[in-house]
This record gives sequence, structure tokens and C-alpha cells, in this order.
Amino acid sequence: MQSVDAAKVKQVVFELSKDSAHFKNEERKQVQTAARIKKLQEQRAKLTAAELALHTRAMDAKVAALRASADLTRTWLCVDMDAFFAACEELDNPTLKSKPMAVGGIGMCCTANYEARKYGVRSAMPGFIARKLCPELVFVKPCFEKYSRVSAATREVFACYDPDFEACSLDEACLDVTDYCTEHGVTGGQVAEELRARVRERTRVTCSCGVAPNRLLAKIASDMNKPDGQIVLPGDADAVAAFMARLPIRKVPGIGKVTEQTLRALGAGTCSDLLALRGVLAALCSTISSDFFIAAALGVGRTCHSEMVREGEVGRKGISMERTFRPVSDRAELEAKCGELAEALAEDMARESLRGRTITLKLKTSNFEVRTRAVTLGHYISAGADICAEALRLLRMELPLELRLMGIRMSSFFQVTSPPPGQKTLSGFLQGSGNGGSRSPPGC
DNA sequence: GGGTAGATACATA
DNA sequence: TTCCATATGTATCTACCC
Repeated sequence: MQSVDAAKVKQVVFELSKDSAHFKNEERKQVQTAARIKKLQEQRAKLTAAELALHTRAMDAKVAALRASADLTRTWLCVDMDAFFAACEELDNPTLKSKPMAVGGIGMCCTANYEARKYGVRSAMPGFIARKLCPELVFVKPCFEKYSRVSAATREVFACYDPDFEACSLDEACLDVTDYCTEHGVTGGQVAEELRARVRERTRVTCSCGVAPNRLLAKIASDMNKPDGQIVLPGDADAVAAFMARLPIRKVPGIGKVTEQTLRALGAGTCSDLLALRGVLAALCSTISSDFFIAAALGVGRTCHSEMVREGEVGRKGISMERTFRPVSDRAELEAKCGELAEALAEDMARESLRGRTITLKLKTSNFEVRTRAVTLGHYISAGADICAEALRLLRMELPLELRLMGIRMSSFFQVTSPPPGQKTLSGFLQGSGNGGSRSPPGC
């Protein structure tokens, strides 16, 4: 795929952003990150050789245990639809295929088709920047009903290979195809070929697959041969080690922009660096974080499906709604927005028979500074008027403010009725951060 | 000192 | 003309209570 010069794209993005309030806020956050990194480096400098040796030895034991217990006999397949929302739109309007197109609007692009990507247009890019990069870019409004329909069709295919497959999002799923392979005498690679063909036949949308001995590796691999391709990583310890060693840390699900920056400052750019730094990480990070880093660096991930949410249990942890708008400081207007959000959220909650007792109000000022304020009540509520009353109380304590976003989140649920029988609840499937059993780490 | 709540940050799609 | 979203979950730090 021919593409525009990355440096040029960067320059355009910078020129368009540099005077914005958003950019100033990013700079402010960057200062905080830099301060955290500096503190870590100072801590590191103070580490004695003896302390470091102690931590390294402790980590060596963990590494050995992880290596010894790694199960490489399973076959996992991670499916990722190619430019999914854009591809769905092209189904309805094939003329879009030959044009650069983004699903979203001037505020934000959800997805860009491959034609638009040639210009540097990416998902999660503000539309006005995308248009600058590609003046002829066509915007299409998102239509989630459409994407859900196509997604449901892909899931029917997935279920043929693993009835317990994990749907991570509308366009991504993880399957344990070990049993299917055994029963049909096929390899993971063959399953991937067949599944991709069936998905394409059924939906006329292409997807890419990663095949590997665990969920983490399959997920990483699924991104390495896009679009309409696949990568097979054999269940072989040496192959896994070689694959991981060269892998940039940012490719690990759970290591985002900030964690990458932090780890790079400590000297880790690849997973093998991460292993070499194990003693430092153990000394400087929480146990959860350092354990996560070494497991990921070794390519150790989940090999069996996570526990299903049992019937009658509350699957989700929270439900929220937020809206961005033109900066508003008028008190009455802000209170009205609060009421609308509360009502809309109450409707969503009613749909799932949820009652909650923690209300969190989220505010974003016109400077992009985010504040959250929460209360936990002694009783459960679900009515829009009740949610509104609590949210308003929190809001009034913060005013006056000029806001560009308001959101309300409810949590600490009490479920009135059971979910429909046989239906997986959403927990653990919506997010699918897929980092191999342990949870996403924060920075150090 | 452990549990709970609140605030904030980070990550993912 | 338009000028950086939304929904969800997890981790960590701090404060407070018993």
C-alpha cells in the first residue's frame, strides 16, 4: 500500500493542533508523565546492587515457573475484521470503495477505509485533521445497527469453530479451536483459512487472523498481516521465544502510550529488553505490573476461556453515558444537560433491569481537564429523576465552570431480575483487553 | 491494618 | 462552516472508618 510520508502527516497534525486547548492539555499531561518517569529513574539510581540482585533472583524464579507451566498444546485463533465499520458502509454503497472514506464526522473518525489510510487518515483522528490530510475525504455517519447485524453474521461463523468463543467487540473475537482441530484433523492455519473464507462469503467483508497457542499471542499475531491475511505462530517454545524477543513492547495488549514511554525511559523497547530489566521492574513497579510485564514478554497468555458470568449474577460493573458539546457555562443549560443524561441513562438501565447506588459525574472543562465526582448512596436507585437529583447535587458543587463534556456513570449494582437464559452477559467480552489472564497494568 | 469509597490515570475498540 | 468521541474496565493512591 503506497502511503504518504509519515513525517509529513505528523507535521500536518502538529500544525493543526498546536494552538488548540486539546494540545495544551496534552502538554500538561506530558509534563506529569515526565515527572513520574523522573521519579522512577531517581528510585532506580538509588537501588543498590544487592537489592537489584535480590529482585532479579525473585523474578528468575517467576520466569522459570512461567516457562515450566506454559501450555503450548492449545490452538487459539483471534479474528479481527478489516476496517470493519468502513467495510460495512461499503457493502451498502460500493462506490465508496474507490474513494477515501471515514466513518464518523468532523469531530472524530471511527474508522477509515484503506483508501483513506493512504493519506494518513486513522481511526480516532479528529475529522478536521483527516480532511486536511485528505481534502476529498468522504464522511459517512456511523450506523451501529448495521455493524451489529454484520457482526452477528460473523459470530454465527465463529460459533461453528468454538461455541464458547469470546467476542471482544463488534469486530473482534477470540476462539479456542483446539477441539475443532482435533475432531476434524486440521491445523490452526487451515481453520483460519476456512473461517476467513466463510466470513467473507457470508458477509462480503474480509478479516485477518492470528493463530497461536494462547489468546495473547493470537491477538498480537492477528494484527501482523492485515488486511485479509493470517499469521500462524506454532506451539513451539523456541518459536514463541523468538517471536516475542523482537516484539516492540507497544504491541503487547495492555501496554499503551504512557506505559510504553515509561518503559522506554527505563531502557525497554522490546520484550527481550523487558526480560533483561526484570529486576528493575520488580523493584520499581507494583507486583501486578511487573508480573504482567514478564508474563507478556514471555508470551504467556490465557489458554482457556474465562469463567462465564453465571445466570442471575450482575455481569457488568458500570453503565455510563457522556456527551460532548460546544463549551457551555450557563448554569441552567448545564443543569438541563444533566437532566437529559440522567433520563437517557435511566432508560439504558431499565433495559437491563439495573439498579445502582454509586453515581459518578464526569466533567470535562473547555480546557480538556477532566474531573469526576462520586457519591455512594445507602439505597439503590434507577429512576431518571433520582439519578438526576444526585448528579445535580454533585454538579452544583463544581459550578461555575465552562464545560465541553458531561457524563454520568452508575455502578454498584443490584440486579432485579436474571438476564435471559443462555445469554452471555457482557462482562469481560466488551472490553477484551486480552492480556493473558492478568489485568492491564498501569504505568510503573 | 484491612475494607470501602473517591479521584484520577491508563487502556481498549 | 465544521476544530480531538464514547463506553467500559482495571489499577493505584489517598483518606477515612472501625
